Amino acid sequence: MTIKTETRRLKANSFKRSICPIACTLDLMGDKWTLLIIRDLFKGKHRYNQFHESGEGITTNILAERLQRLEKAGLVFKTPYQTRPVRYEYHLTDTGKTLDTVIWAIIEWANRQIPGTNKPKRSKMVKS
Amino acid sequence: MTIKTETRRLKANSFKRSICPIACTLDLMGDKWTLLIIRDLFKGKHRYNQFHESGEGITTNILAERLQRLEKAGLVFKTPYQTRPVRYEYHLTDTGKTLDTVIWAIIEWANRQIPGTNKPKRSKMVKS
DNA sequence: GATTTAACTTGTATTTTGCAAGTCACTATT
DNA sequence: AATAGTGACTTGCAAAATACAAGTTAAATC
Repeated sequence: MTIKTETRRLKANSFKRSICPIACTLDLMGDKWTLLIIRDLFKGKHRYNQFHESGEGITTNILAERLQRLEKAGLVFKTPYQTRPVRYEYHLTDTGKTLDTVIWAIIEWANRQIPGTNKPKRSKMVKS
Repeated sequence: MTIKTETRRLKANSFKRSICPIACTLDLMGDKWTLLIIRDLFKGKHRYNQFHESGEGITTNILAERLQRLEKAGLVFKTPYQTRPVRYEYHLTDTGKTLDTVIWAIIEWANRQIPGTNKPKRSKMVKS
């Protein structure tokens, strides 16, 4: 199945504390869960249940809310993978995919500084 | 005034949701404020009031709690800059300084993807 | 008809954060 | 000597976010 890409830009209408690039990024994903969903998307997970079963135990209401926020922010889009009943899967937009640099910087930092963290292979980071 | 360096490693005794490097990093700084304090430290700010007056409006109780957490985590240490009354200033440990790669990845991402974010010069990112 | 599945949604308890004010140990001013 | 000011917190309470458990919906399968 081919998935259409999305090239929408980041929405500029959300609240910002300042024009600091760090602060603005934290306004988008400064919490304990958002970046884990983005990580899962890079791992090739696309469906609600896959995110939900990802080890860390995100609760269903938080997951639903974060997916909506990411969609509104333009980092993620959803597309139906079946009808009757309609069910959607989630994908990174082109903008969302540019987060690979941030994700990878964090992985490399943690692998060096936090003992015991697993070391994923870059080849397993899917861009779809 | 010369500041002694700190080479302590990251504490391994804190709670972790998983061994995922992203999840572990979020356990340390997955909130709206911690990374802004680290940003300020890289900007050469070291005292409580400087953090407090940093535009985004962190409240005093959150600031105090985050500084304690960062100290316990081994990313920041405090050292007295005066006696009577004793007052401390905060600095990045050697481990804390390694976060420059993460900070910089975020800055570059935001500068590309979030319109209107300011573009700091790398030369202004002090490592002290 | 009853059960199962995927993707949510809702209600309520618990935790975290925000906001305002207060404290403490001094120094400086009148 | 009393008063005000400073820097670094601390405290109390309200508000918001998160966690936990259960319920809903539209189908497919037994």
